[in-house]
Amino acid sequence: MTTLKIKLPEIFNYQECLSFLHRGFDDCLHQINKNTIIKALNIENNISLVSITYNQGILQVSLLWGDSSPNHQALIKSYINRWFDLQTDLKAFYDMGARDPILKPLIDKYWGLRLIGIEDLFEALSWAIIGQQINLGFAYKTKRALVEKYGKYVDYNGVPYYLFPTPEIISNCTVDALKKLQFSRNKATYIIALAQSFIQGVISKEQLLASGKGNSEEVVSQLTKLKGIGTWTANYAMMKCLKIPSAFPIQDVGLHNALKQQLDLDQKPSTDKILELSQGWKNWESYATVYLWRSLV
DNA sequence: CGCCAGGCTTAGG
DNA sequence: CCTAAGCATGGC
Repeated sequence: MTTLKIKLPEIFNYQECLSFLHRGFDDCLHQINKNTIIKALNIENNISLVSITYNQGILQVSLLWGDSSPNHQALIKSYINRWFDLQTDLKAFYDMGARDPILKPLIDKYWGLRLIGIEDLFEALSWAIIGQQINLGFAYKTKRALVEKYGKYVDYNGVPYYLFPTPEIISNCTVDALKKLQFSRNKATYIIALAQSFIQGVISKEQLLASGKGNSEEVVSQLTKLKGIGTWTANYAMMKCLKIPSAFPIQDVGLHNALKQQLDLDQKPSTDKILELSQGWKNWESYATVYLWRSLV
């Protein structure tokens, strides 16, 4: 079996990353056994199944199934690098956070946690739409229903490892079919139209990354043109998929609750209050959000 | 039954 | 540009 080794940055804690992937929710797009992550990947329409584990300062990635050509091995490596956001130098974030009363205790407590991404933009946006205004447990349940009905999977030792459905498949769904999976009428409509936008080339990760160079407002404005994508959803995707460091889902209920808890407030903070508190987080808003979410357990 | 949940759209200023 | 109201769908 092919095994790849991925060198890790100095600031990295595998258990912290695992804790995010494993935080009490039933995510259907990866599986964790003890300290090993198993996940199916779709990289440029080439499907593979990998297991990931940590050993003495490196990530060991075993290719359980799929193309083992050198070229594809390189693509898997680069995928994992992006998924765990290994290229970001967290030292600058920690230096800033050391002077921030909210972030300092979180950084001490969750040292080495990285932003675990959602590399596929259609998946990131669909997942954000699914999660709008509902509790996370139900959101994961709804995602599982969608994935198990429309996603491809790799069968390995009798266990299916699913991939998120492609725009091609979802674009052909009916609203009523998705309603049977407990989507609201609006969310079903949004996701089907979103899939069609991907197919028609109205939206793509590459194009947004290009247009967004140094201009995250341009990305927000392009994303929010699509029905069902507001500023929260746009910023969520910018954070989890496009890895724009200043992305900040400021309306997020989880963020509000985390701040309320950290600051021991009686009520959730207002937008103005959050803007004030986050003054020093420039270009690290997305990481500040990751660490605040982590504090919710 | 009521309130909350990783919001969005539309109508009306 | 800003605010309020209406909207779905469950979990607890």
